[in-house]
Amino acid sequence: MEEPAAEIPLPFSAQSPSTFPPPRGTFLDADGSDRGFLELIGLQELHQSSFLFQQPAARATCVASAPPPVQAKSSDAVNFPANPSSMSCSSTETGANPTKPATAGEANEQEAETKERCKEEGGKKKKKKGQKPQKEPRFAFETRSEVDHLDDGYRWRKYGQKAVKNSRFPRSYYRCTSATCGVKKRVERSSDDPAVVVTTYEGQHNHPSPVVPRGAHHAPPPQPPLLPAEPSMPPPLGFVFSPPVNTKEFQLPLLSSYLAPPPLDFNRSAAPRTLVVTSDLTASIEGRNQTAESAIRDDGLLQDLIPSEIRKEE
DNA sequence: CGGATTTGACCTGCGC
DNA sequence: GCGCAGGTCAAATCCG
Repeated sequence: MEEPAAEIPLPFSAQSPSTFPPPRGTFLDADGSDRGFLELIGLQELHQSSFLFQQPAARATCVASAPPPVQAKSSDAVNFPANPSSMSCSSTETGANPTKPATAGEANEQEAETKERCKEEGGKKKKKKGQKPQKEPRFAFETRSEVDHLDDGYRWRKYGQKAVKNSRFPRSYYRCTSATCGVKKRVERSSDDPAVVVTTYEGQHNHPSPVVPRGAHHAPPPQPPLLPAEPSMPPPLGFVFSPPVNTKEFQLPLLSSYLAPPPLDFNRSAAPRTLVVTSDLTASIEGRNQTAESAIRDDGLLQDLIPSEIRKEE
């Protein structure tokens, strides 16, 4: 029932062209709403994390997909972890069809949601008896990287590895090391393009990134942080999507709420960078913005930002 | 020594 | 009902 994940270009480009290719696109979550890629993964913190943006030229695309964590493909720039060159993301959430955005109608969405839920709850194998069948938001990112496990600012513990049927590469299973955080992620290489690492996040972090202090600003990470050489490219702290042609398409539900850690002050305190996505889906970083974003930030996450903007439009 | 990773076994759901 | 595949567990091992 789920529709194929819609392919959407990622908006967050975060950088100057030199390092990051012109970003275009947005992240859609299952609802078909757009979200900042980072937000999706709760990377808001990542922005601050050093690993992010370490390497320039990254392409990322995000696609919201239905239950099957299908990675979206795209080509945009985003920096991710260690040596990501490109990435795309897809999200699977409780009801929302990427292909059927808000336009579909709430009724549809609700139905879809319900269906998906049923599917996920029922279809999803409950790990072991007694496990809560709750479905967790999932986001898949395609990242062009040499390393399988991209550092996203959180600490992960590998708990399994499995050979995948359609892939010559094994899939690795990671779990957030935080005792209270049940976020998991699967990492596998694309059989089509071995250079592409597909990372699927499941769940939302309920804690700040251990690796990078929210206030990364004052505490420089051990690793070479964001591209210093690229002054023009501001670390992706927050993205602001300017209302595109289709505001509906730009709806950003609370993706961040999924993975994004609880609203930490650091977010707000952190200098926000704005990523503006133009109607043509081109994203550009405006630099630290304090306007709407800040307002949004009050809410806690970028997601809020975007949505608000969009909402306005709507 | 503690934490992370590896790896085979086990469990569960789905499709046929 | 059976087999397959995905996902998880947990003991063994590795590494800092």
